[in-house]
Amino acid sequence: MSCFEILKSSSDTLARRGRLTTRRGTVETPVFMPVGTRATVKAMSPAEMEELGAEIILGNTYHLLLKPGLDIMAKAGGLHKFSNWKRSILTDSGGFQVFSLSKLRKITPDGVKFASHIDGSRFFLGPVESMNTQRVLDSDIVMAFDECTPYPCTCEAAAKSLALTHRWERMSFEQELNPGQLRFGIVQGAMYKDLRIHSARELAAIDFDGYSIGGLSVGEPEELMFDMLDATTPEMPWAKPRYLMGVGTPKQIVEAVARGVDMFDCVMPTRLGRHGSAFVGKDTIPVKAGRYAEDFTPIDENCSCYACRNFTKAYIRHLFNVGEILGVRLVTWHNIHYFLTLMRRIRAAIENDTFAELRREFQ
RNA sequence: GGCGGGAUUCCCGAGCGGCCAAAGGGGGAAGACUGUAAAUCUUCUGUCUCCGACUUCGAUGGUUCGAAUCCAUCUCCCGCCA
Repeated sequence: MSCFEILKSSSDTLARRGRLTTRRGTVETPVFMPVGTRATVKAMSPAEMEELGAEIILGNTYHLLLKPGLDIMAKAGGLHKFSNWKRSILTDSGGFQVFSLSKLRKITPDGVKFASHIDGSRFFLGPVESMNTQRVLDSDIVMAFDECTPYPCTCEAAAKSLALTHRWERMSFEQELNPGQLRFGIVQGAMYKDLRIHSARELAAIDFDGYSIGGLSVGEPEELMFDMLDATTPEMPWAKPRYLMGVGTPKQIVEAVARGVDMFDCVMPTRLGRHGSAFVGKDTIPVKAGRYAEDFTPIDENCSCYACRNFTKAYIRHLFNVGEILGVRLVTWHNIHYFLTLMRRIRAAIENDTFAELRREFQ
């Protein structure tokens, strides 16, 4: 039984309106998945995330493995019970941490030896460990363990890394999971179209439930990222969900949807929210800036989120100015609302076949 | 009325003869952030014709090659005593 259904395709782009079904319910796509690395979407409660309409959030294998650790996660009965999140969860494999914490690693054919960024203690994470951890976390979508190449990256290094990633993905596929857990493979290949195409085809031959595109938005020019997507998505199975990992800005999301991507995640709304920047239109505004000290209008007049319905920029700016936690919460709230609303608009536009129009708005 | 202490660049506050346009905070400005080591980080914050010059450290005058730093007077503050 397929977990993914395409409800409608755009007539003039590769955009698809779909529905992903996990053990915990359905996820309307294209979807944005807020990031909850350490078993919480920073600054937000599960009830608030539900109210915002989030159908699926992320968790992170690496971080949860370090704290609270596998024993506690097992005793807790998995990530859902532990954090009281009842809808779907996708867990990242820890592969990205191999990349982002690269100073502390040693790569072997079976995984990566890390020094914990918290206390320096050593541990090992590879496809076997990552799959086992995600089985214990009992997430609904499990990501294969991969290596994310940096930018720039030589062709030789990228090809070598890709071979290792493919080995790890095959190993990831072979590990046992809990019944109903979905498993996604990850296309890599740095900024080389031929490697990307090769990777997409290689993985398509493995019966993953979905496929993601990793290793993008790592510092490359935006156009290069779009070029990579142009080359990659046509090689990915049409009938299965496609997930662009770690992306991105509203424009990048719209452009990726146009190229046939169904799922996204990014720390942008939550991190920028904590840092005092709010999404408005196709830009962000620095709500915490002094220029708003006497601006008694909402972040966005046209926004229906809790923050915009009830508070002014002057007030939120004041909260940031004095370090009150509510400021962080309100802008995070607004930003998540912004991203989820953007996705609702994208879905509606594909349904009405007016996606091209919406796309123009973000050019 | 007497005796002490003090006045520093937007604010607080270091400095106590040259290395001072003057530490450090705050405030302000600009920017970064993309599968989260991030409620974080970076830069700037006297003026200008800006690799150099000019004007600043309560006011005025003085000592000195040279003063925010020493002396005198004055003006305001803050303690204590009558």
